Amino acid sequence: MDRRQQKTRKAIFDALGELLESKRFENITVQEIIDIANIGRSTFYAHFETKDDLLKSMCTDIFHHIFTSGLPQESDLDYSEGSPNLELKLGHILYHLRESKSNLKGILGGESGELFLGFLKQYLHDLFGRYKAEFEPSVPEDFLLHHLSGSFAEAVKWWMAEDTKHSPEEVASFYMTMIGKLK
Amino acid sequence: MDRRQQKTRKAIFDALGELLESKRFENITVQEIIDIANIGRSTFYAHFETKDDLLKSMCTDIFHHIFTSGLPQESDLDYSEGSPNLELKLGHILYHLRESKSNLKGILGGESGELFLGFLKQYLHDLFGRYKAEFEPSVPEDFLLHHLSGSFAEAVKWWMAEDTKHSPEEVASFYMTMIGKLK
DNA sequence: GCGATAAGATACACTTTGTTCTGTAAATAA
DNA sequence: TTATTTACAGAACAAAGTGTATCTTATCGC
Repeated sequence: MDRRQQKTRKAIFDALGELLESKRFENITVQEIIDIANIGRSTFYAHFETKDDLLKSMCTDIFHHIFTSGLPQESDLDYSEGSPNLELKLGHILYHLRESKSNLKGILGGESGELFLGFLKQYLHDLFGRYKAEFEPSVPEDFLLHHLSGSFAEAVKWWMAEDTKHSPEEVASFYMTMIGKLK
Repeated sequence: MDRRQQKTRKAIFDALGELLESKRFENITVQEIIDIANIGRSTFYAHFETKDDLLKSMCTDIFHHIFTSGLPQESDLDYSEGSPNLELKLGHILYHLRESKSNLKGILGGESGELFLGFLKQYLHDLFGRYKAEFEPSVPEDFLLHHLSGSFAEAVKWWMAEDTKHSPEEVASFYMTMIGKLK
């Protein structure tokens, strides 16, 4: 990819990230983004079709990064009853989410938070699917997975709203307690 | 209240409800609302300061209705350990959500669902606050309430997505099972 | 019927979005 | 290096949308 493109794309992401620290996505204008990124209007639209497209691209980047780097490998884990692997894995995810805090807090706070949380839930749905044997089988499997992924996403939202005052380990532990997997 | 005002207010609510079934709130314009409601532009702004103000008023009306009509009275309930009151109450809420005549079912299932679920969570937060003594005290109270209200909202979403195939009682029971209050 | 007030209609200023155009600078390939 | 392609900046532009102001008409409550 052309170095100029890389530079511009990064400048736009950085500008949006900076703006998201102080205001919600809905209230940010393209003009503000290109002023801070120090690029021309036409350049912005050469990179992203719309402002929403930018948000989606940014979310995808962040999310992909979180779920592909630094997590314990699947092959190293076992899914046996009572294993602490799920809690460890959730803790790792929380660590990565916190690293992206400056971007995520602004995104999650507003109406656009659902977009990102939707991505997160999708991945969590798969993740929990591999641990489902550990859980209560007396409810429909789909209900179970929705409950687990939805409530973890809710925990993330709570955590970001309190400005990540608790540690990732604590939050993972709170969550495990709530879903009946108290250590 | 003046009959003209009542008529106009209802026309606006109905128009928004109709539009929300097929598109999300952000993409609905004031022009579309007043066209369907068949009122003038200045009339709209005589009733609501902004488009957001309309949404807020409408949500408040709908959920206030659900949470105040037909539910067992607070005074008749006790909040003692193991009482079935919470499950009963949640079941009643599910009944109202399913049979709401105000297009709520269509809205919750549609693209604007998240928006309304946000309002639902606010009410649930208060509701669960009155039952918090029954729950695990080893996590922060705010985390607990977020988990309970968020995951119930998630259950509602799942239920609407499956087109309310299960009964309200079944869903309430699934939920109670997941939060460790199995009967 | 009468005064108050809600509604209708229209024009308006303002903001934001996304497009289009032209000239310039930078990367790349020969 | 030279030629070619590509990205960028800046500005002007149309279109859409928001909320305001004003004036006239219709309807309500008494």
